[in-house]
Amino acid sequence: MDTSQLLKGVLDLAVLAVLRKDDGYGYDVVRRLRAGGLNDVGDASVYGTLRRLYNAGMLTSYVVPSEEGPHRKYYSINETGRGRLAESAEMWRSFASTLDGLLEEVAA
Amino acid sequence: MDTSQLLKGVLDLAVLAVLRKDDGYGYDVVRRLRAGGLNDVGDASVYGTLRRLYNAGMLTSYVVPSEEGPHRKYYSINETGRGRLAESAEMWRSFASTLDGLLEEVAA
DNA sequence: GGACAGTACTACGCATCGCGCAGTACTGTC
DNA sequence: GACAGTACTGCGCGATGCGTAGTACTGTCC
Repeated sequence: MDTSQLLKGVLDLAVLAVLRKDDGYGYDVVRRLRAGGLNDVGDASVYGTLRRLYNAGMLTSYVVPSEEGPHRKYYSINETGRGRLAESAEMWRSFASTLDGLLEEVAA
Repeated sequence: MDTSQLLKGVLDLAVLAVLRKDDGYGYDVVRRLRAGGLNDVGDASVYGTLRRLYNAGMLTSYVVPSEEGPHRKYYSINETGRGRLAESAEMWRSFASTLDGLLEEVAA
């Protein structure tokens, strides 16, 4: 009984959403997602998602050598990414309301 | 750009929701899901889900020989299934509102 | 009466993607 | 100088939805 399956196809969206305001590096994105309520998200999943989004041209990246730890690979959302974010958010909302429709009258 | 990933972990829920009122056989469940807005759901996915739920003890089944076509294998939700439905529905709502939180301010 | 569409189900293998775990590497602390 | 915290990479696994093919039965239309 876990939420991991629910994340499928939605983690991209969540990561893009988190990056929409400020650039972030992997470890930081994980923290922001968890702070946002996605407590169970695995770090490997996030790093993987960042790489996928980067390879898909949704993100740009730059490395910043940190003075208190290893280097940090920052990711920044670009126009393509913003477009995708808007699209995916819309798709999510539509899907969620469809499912809510199916669930209506189901006692919680 | 498809919704198939969004269905992950939610199809169980949708199928249980559809069966909560009336028993149904596979082909019929597919139609009800599509009528409910899940237009792209594959029939093989639904049959697979029904079998999974049955094996997990959430459903009982009985075969009715049809007079206008092949036999129909009806599925009926039982108490275990209803419990699971309530649980999953609650989990879904919680997850959905978490994601909505992350998405707030994202222009649609 | 034979091809075809519709109904109903099964089985096989594939692709996606989140996860667990191990490993690397650097910094600061006790 | 072992250990915890930070930061990232890579490998293989497991769950699950999908495509396709195959079986089987009924009714229709030429």
